[in-house]
Amino acid sequence: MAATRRPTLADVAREVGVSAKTVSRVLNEDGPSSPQTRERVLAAVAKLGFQPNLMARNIRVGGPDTTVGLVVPDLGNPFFGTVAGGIEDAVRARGLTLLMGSSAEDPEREHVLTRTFLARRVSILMVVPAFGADHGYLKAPRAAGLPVVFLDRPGIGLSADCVVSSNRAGVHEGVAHLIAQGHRRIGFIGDLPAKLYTRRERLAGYRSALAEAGLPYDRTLTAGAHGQETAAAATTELLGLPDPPTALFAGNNIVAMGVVAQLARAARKDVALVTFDDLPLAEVLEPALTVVAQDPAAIGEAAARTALARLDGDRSRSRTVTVPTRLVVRGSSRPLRPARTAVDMSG
Amino acid sequence: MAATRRPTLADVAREVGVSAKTVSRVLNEDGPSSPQTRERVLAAVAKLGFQPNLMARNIRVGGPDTTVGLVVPDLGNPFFGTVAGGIEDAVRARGLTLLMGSSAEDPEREHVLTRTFLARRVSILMVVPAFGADHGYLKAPRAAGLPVVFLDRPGIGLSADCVVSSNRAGVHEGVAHLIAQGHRRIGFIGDLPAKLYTRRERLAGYRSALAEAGLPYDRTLTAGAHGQETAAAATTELLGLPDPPTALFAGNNIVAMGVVAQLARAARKDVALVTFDDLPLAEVLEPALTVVAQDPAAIGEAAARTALARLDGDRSRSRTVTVPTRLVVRGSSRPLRPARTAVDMSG
DNA sequence: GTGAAAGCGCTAACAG
DNA sequence: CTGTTAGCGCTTTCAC
Repeated sequence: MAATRRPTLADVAREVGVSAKTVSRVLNEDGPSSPQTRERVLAAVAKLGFQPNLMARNIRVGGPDTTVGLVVPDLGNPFFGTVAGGIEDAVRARGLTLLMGSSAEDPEREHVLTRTFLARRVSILMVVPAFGADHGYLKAPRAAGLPVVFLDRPGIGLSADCVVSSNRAGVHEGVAHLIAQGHRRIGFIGDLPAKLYTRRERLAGYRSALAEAGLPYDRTLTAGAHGQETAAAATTELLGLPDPPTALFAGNNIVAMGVVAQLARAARKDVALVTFDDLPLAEVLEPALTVVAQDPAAIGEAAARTALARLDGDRSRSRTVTVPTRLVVRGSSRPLRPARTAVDMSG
Repeated sequence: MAATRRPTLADVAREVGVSAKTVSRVLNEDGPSSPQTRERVLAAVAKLGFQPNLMARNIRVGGPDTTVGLVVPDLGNPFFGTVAGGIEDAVRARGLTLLMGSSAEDPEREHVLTRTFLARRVSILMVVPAFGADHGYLKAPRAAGLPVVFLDRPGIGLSADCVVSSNRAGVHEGVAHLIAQGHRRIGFIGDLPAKLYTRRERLAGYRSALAEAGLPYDRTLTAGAHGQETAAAATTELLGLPDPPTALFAGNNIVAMGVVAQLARAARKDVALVTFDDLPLAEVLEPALTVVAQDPAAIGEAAARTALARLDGDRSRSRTVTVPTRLVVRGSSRPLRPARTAVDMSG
């Protein structure tokens, strides 16, 4: 089949025998139009299979495109998918379409992707910053009125709205729970690189919980991992220590899977475990997993609300919205067996 | 801060004191340009923070936008996220950007979303059809040269390229494996609605495996579920039958989670289980889950390859690519305890 | 009610 | 090497 040219407004107009503007009027329910022309225009549109070219429309109208651009670091991670779902639900009512792309946690790709979103004149830009990315180049678009929201982690080199989980408080609660269960040596396996925002925040929560209980912070009990395999390796390493931890805290959902897998392979059910971010089958594992659950849909929704307020003219200072986490105690945060109640201060 | 107008090509040209076309040439590395003007143009671009308007460019060039539109039914399902990742990796080399949106398994929303993709003149359109959607309206765009690929399920009312898993053969293999383990009464919990393509195909694989082994097809052993909760309920129902199944086959990853959860809650480790589509923690469950694994990244990649070939002028007939599944035997497909080897023909 | 002309931001086609 | 003119498909403005 030969590639038949897509019909344009002019084609429709010619078919009906009216001007292009009349067709435009009918389609956009702009100005008035007689029922008959209306009828005939609609018929011609259907007959030719005409579809208005949104790009041409937007270019003339001058306004932004009716889209929300979202950049995430990993499409396969359901956390980000659920965040995206929350955004989409919230912006759909305003006639905005969510467009999502992946940076693969690479600053270069993130930059390319955000630039194509900017070039497409999205109405709102949302970014889960890749580690090491700088967002100074967003200053001008933001000054030009583009709402920019960072998700999960704050952006660098640009003050903009930001929506994050209560990382610090959440981890604090989870670790405090382990301490209440009698654990004194608690390992922490966080994201890599170590300077990643979420890693730093969550580690801070870990440290504050230890401090609150008067427990020493032992660096050898902390490790970093990127991906399941390295998380499993870190688990093995920590448990192989001379004075090994009796409990572990996993700093994100991917790390959690690696730790859970390794603990299962090594048949170490004696090791207590709490993870940050819920897992689909957490309650089915044996033991069921105690987690500090995030609320990804709420994060997406909060981001959308913030951005829409900006679109509506909110010019107040940039704000950071913190979405609370929730400690879900299941079986894996088992008490320390020989229930010592005295705190060992030797460090 | 007042909303400063986004600078245009003309602004840059004025700043430098050259014509718009010259700026355009420098930016697109079209025709030649003297090093000095080049330098000065680039400086002005940086100074003004100019970002070319892609919409205006595309409209002039007439060609399609350099984007791939993808519609999936559920952003939170990692299966689709991984498919999307496969697509993105494959099209990025061609300078195409993946834009993904969700239909929420609703034909109406799918229609709206595909239409906005069409209006945006995407280069390629990929759709995981929502149940009940009709895709006849894609005939004209396809005739106009737009590559259209259906993923996971074929589209309705339109013959186009399609990439699916080997649903039938995969389930056949999984069920045959259960039969080889001595099971004679095997329950099947598939997608809902019952007429969904994947449900039908997978059920057919189930039936063919039974037939091959000379086992009767007992409708009461089949059920449908949509979401984890209903899958759990279906599990309970099947196991409560007078002559209950000794093994279950779960028809997709979401159903699988519901079944696994229910089996765990009911402490029914005696029931053998095989699921369609792998789960993140499958090997960590107790028993570890035997699955018929799909290859979502390969599905995405195959779809991208097909579409790119079309873009390159491939005008051959629509084809359906079947991506093979792989039976991964882990612990959950346990043999039937009192190992009967005779086939019960009573039905 | 409808149409003609101009122009959105950019590039193709032709000069020079 | 660079500028001019025209025009992509649509909407705005202003006329009738």
